[in-house]
Amino acid sequence: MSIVLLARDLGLSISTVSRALNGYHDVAPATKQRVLKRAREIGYRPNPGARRLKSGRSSLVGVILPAASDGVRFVDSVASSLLGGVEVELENGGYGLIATMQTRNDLEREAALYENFIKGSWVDALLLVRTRVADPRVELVRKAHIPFVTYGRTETAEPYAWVDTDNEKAFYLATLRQIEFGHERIALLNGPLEYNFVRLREKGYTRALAKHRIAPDRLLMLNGDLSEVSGYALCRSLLVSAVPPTAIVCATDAMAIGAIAACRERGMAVGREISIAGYGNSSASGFCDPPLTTIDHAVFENGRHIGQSLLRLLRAEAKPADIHYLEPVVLVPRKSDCQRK
Amino acid sequence: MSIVLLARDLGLSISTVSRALNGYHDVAPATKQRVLKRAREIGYRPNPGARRLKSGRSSLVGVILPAASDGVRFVDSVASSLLGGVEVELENGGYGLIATMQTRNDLEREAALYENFIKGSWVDALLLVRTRVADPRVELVRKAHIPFVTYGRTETAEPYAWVDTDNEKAFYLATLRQIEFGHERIALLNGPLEYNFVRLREKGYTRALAKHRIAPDRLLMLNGDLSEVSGYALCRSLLVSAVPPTAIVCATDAMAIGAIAACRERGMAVGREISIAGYGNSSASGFCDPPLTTIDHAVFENGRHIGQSLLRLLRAEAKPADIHYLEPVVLVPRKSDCQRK
DNA sequence: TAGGTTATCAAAAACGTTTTTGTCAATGAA
DNA sequence: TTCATTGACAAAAACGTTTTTGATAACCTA
Repeated sequence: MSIVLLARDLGLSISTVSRALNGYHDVAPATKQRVLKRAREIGYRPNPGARRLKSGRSSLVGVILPAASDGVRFVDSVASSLLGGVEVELENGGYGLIATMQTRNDLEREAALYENFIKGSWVDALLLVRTRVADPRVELVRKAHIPFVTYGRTETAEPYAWVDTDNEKAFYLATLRQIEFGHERIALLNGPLEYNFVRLREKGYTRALAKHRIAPDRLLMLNGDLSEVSGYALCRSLLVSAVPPTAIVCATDAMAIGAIAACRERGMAVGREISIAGYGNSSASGFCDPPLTTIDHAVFENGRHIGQSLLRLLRAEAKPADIHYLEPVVLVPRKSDCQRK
Repeated sequence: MSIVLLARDLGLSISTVSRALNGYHDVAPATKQRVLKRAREIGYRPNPGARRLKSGRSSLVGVILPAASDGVRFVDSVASSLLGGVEVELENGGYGLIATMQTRNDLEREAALYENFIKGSWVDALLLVRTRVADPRVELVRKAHIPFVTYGRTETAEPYAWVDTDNEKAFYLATLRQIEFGHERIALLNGPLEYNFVRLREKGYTRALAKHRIAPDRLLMLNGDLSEVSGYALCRSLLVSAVPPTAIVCATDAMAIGAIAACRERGMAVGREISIAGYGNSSASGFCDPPLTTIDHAVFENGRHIGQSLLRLLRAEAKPADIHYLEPVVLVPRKSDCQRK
């Protein structure tokens, strides 16, 4: 019973206090100042539940952080920086960001989780991360008539608001670089095919090959789980194959670091005898041996774009179909890749 | 107006429906089943705001994820696994976990953020992570009379519920190992001194030295920001000093990887000419060159303990003073450390 | 058979806001 | 002088729950 206390303290009615606090124009400037001052002194915070209940607004944007493949690790460093950018922009616009976790990633429980989150009406808008090629979440959220932005694209008929990094370009560039180094047998260590960014990276890779009339070899396109362990295992299998690749582009720096370890184990000098490139420009990538050639993409900036897009949607300044942003990437050349010997 | 719809649909009163849903005993088993069935069919979800408003309970535990030193990255992989464990346990107990982000880490805004979060009454309990030696948050939350568990300890008069990994033991063991290898000039690359775990690691380090009557050298105890860059820079400065260390124990695997890079740059063979150990058993630690000797601590398990502790607090099964859990650590010997040559 | 239990349900009062509608005086125009 | 207009505030309804208190009938017990 907090606003009534404040109102009583001021000798005003509840409604006047409420309207003063919410910046309506039918309250005298003098009283408005008086209310604001006293509210600050008394440390008054409107109960968000009550506010949401009445007005239907919570001034909160939600995100559900998906479980990692191992079911343990929720947030990789990418999502982490991303949310930083989102938060910064939202804060400017008077919104907050809350996250909840998805423990398991079977489809049924996922749908239930999203239903709950939306129907629970905690948030005014949603951010969808780690989009899949066919992602039921998009339809689910659209049907709920709640504004949303996806980080990453998906295959769907209706237009929707998305922000993405140029995954295809990234792997086009990375592969092209290897081709220019004289490589022809270039392997791709990629992630789970269900994710849209994985498809796009594959597309960039094959497009670069096609440009130089190199026939793509299915045996050189491997899929793992983006981890060091996975990169190590896949690279190992490649090295013992009949005609091993002379270059390997990896979907993450972690995979590349695993791959480097596999090469080292077999006595191959990475950056001299074999060419390896990563993706993500992780903090470790500059300090491994040899320092990793990788792709830098501005994750934090992406987050800011997402935040801005969410605000535009919430203020009805734009339609979902108008919101598309593709963040450019830049190749960071270091020492892990080399001319074909 | 959802429960009234459900009640009307069933031909029952709102109160009976509510009591059926909440498992009260003054509703006939038959009607209870009928209500539950229809509620599921109709997809009824009680409005959490309204529930919270009336009953004062939200069935939610909150955590505020602190900003990293760079102000960008919120969640490191540690917090990430930790929250996984917390979530799993809370879910069993019928609670959810929501997180919000702290963009900047000045004290004033931090206090305001916590005040808001608590007064906003979104959550029934709080989890405090990344505790500092003197942590104003503990007093702040205690005064709010909301149950809380800290991950990591702090210096405070009143008893409080905490879960921690045995940081002191970890660095006692790591340092002892170096001493047993014959090292006497052992450096410690540590984190910011404001954090409690940093002090504890220093304590473990000095205790090991003391046990073997080695005088601690302030010039060998350096503090950085836990990153690769920092590890690299600090190690570099050590190597050019008058009497360089022959062993280095690092507060994180990332720092160790940076340190290894610095050694490599100067042509020193890590694991042969110089001994380096990390902490955390990160996924990269097994794949760098040489594979890193490190400390494994069960972060996910820690999270589970936190979750259980929160539940016991929420159910008033225990007092904060009763909840103390110190997770053991285990040393993972690999190839980055060695006998003093 | 009369009185008190018990089992099952309903009515109604909150919880703390926002918002619609209303009131009343002061102001302005004719 | 009169009547509409405006400016500043108040009253009260509503949001969707939970919970306290009531009510009714069926069931016992003596």
